[in-house]
Order: sequence, then C-alpha cells, then structure tokens
Amino acid sequence: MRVATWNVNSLKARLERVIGWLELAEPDILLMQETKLTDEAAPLMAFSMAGYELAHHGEGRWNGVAIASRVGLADVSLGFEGTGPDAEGARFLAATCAGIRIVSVYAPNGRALDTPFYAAKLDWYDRLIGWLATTSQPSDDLILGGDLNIAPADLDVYDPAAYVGSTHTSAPERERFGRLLKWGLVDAYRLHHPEPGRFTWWDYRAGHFHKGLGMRIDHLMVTRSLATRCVGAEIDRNARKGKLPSDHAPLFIDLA
DNA sequence: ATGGTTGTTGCACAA
Repeated sequence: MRVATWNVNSLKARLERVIGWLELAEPDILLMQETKLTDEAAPLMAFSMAGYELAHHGEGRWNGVAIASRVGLADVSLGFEGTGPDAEGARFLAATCAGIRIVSVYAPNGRALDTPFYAAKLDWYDRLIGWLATTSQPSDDLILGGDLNIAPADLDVYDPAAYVGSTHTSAPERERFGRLLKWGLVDAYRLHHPEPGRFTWWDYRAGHFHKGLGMRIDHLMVTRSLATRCVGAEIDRNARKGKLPSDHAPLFIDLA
C-alpha cells in the first residue's frame, strides 16, 4: 500500500498535474493541502475517473485539505473532532481508508516569530496534539500527514543559519513536533533516509529549486504498527520540475 | 541583492 502527501498549491491550477501523478505513482491514498477550493468546487469527477474517491474540506481562496483514496473512504471528519470547525481555516481532514485512520493537515505557516500568526501556529499544534491524545491510541493504525510547516532538525534545512530567527525551525515549533513523536508517531521518511539535503519544499523565487535550497516541511507520521510495515519512503522531485509546478514535491511511503 | 515567483470569485496579500 502506497500513501502519499502533497501540498498542491491550488488543486484547480494543479488538477492535470495531480491526476497525471496519480497515474504515474499509483498511490492508494493521497493527502493534499492548499487545495484553495470550496467543497462545491472540489473536482470529484476527475478523481473518480482516475479511480479515486475524494473527501474535501475547504473554504476557497486559502487553505483547504483533501484525501483521495482508491481503497475506501469512510468516517470523514472536518476539523479537530469534538472541537468544531477549524477556527483559522480548513486545515484538518480525517478519514478511514483500508482500516487506517488518515489525517491530512495543513499547519499554519506562522509568518514571523513576533506576529500573532506564530502564536496561533503554536496554539494550533497544541490543539492538534490534544485531539490526538483524546481521540486516538498510539497502538492504532494511524497516519498523520501533510504540510506541517516545521523542519524538525537542522539537517532538514539547506542552511540552518539562514533560518535563525525565522519560523519553521524555532525551538517551540520543534518542541511541538517532538511531542508528536513522544506520543508515538514516527517520521516515516527519516526512518529510511538519515541523510541531509532531502527537501519537500523550495521557494519559487530566485531559482531556489535548481540550487537545491529547500526545506523538509511535509511529513508522513505513522504509528509504530505502521512504521514496522514501512518498507520505503521517497520524495518525488520530478513533480517539482517543469512548467507551473507546486512549490512542494509529493512525499510517499510504501507499507508492506 | 530587503532581490525573486506563484496563487487567488485577486486588483493586495499570503506563502
């Protein structure tokens, strides 16, 4: 079973590319972020033609999360369960696919350390961790994936010095990431790739992709039962190439 | 180099 996540930066602008990637990579489940669509505008037909069911949670214009599955899609939840819809936009969608609880998240960016947006990012993480602790068990089959907007370690950034004083690498953000690990989630990509220089996002500007200047901020975090089944993990850099790509590449894992 | 590039029921703003 192949599970992927991709911040598509507008599913409307990226639809052809996403459908093409489904045919190429053949994931069983694809988590998406930044669809920038309302639920009414979600392209159910295009996914159906490709063999996938689609669950979508979006408000249009900004944010928006989705899960496409060809192995079943049930018990869909929008927002943190038990706490109502997301206060700061559509950033959380959960569904059960092939017996695995799948959670697609788009964490707030945070913008800059001295802004209320950064405080809201930390608060969003506190509520995400609270949701996990109250609704799930570390012994569950669960995958929490998406654009977490955190580079968990210095080797997840092309130049740690360039990010001192910025979001994505600050100690409080990494502490939140650490709490997800402490709860029982495993960074499935890092499990298979200890090497530095592996990124999922590159700034559109100044040729950063071609210069290899990126960050690893998209993640597939799995519970231990799934970590033991995880036989491989890859980032598809090819999907970041060419005309009008997303600024993120898809990440996928294979479960035996 | 306070640069550069995408996206949006856009015409500034978020990333």
